[in-house]
Amino acid sequence: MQEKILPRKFYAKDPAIVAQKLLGAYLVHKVSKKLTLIGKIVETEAYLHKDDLASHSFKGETKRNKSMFKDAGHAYVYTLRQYSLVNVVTDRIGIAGAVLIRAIEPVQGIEVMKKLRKTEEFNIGNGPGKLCQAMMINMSLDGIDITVKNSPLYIVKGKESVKAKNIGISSRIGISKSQDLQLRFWIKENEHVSKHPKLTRKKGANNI
DNA sequence: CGTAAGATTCACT
DNA sequence: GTGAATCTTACGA
Repeated sequence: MQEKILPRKFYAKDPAIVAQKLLGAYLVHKVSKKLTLIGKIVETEAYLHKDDLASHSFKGETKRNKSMFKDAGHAYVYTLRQYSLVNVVTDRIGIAGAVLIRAIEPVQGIEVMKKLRKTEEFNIGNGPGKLCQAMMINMSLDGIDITVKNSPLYIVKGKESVKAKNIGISSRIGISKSQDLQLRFWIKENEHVSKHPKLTRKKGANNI
């Protein structure tokens, strides 16, 4: 595994761009000296700064979403009910865009992940709350810089870039607002995506 | 202070 | 497909 940590400039772009470029990259969590968990990112969603009612940043900075307003290349972890969800902050300071990591394919530490999830491999990382459980991601990682060398959490580039024709695009999942925005991206024909794309699409949506 | 809603998951019908 | 679990944050009174 190459250890080329993605630099801040990689994240300093539009969330929708970063979301697609993150597909196929590896999410690495150094839990301890002995344990490193790695998952390949197979599904993401972009959340914009403005004009996106579903984004936490829409109503401005709050205690919960303050990490979104940091510079690109930071982690934004928050709790939803009893689960944690992990994002990477994009764009520049003051532009609170982020990319939610929705699904991973287990790469390293699979046995540990199985125990954490109490399930088999196919059910480890196919959901934003699930992958956080599997990779031991929690609120202690909120707001950390994931581009520095000693960061416990970071992302490295994938072995092969995912071609555009192999990227699926759809509405985002689990939100009640701004459902018309096509900001969910996933690697086609990957078994670890969270769920089937929504069937309720607006007429004329030329995706999927 | 009370209440409602939520970027989810799981069990059940 | 539907609904409950479960809990923190946000917001209005």
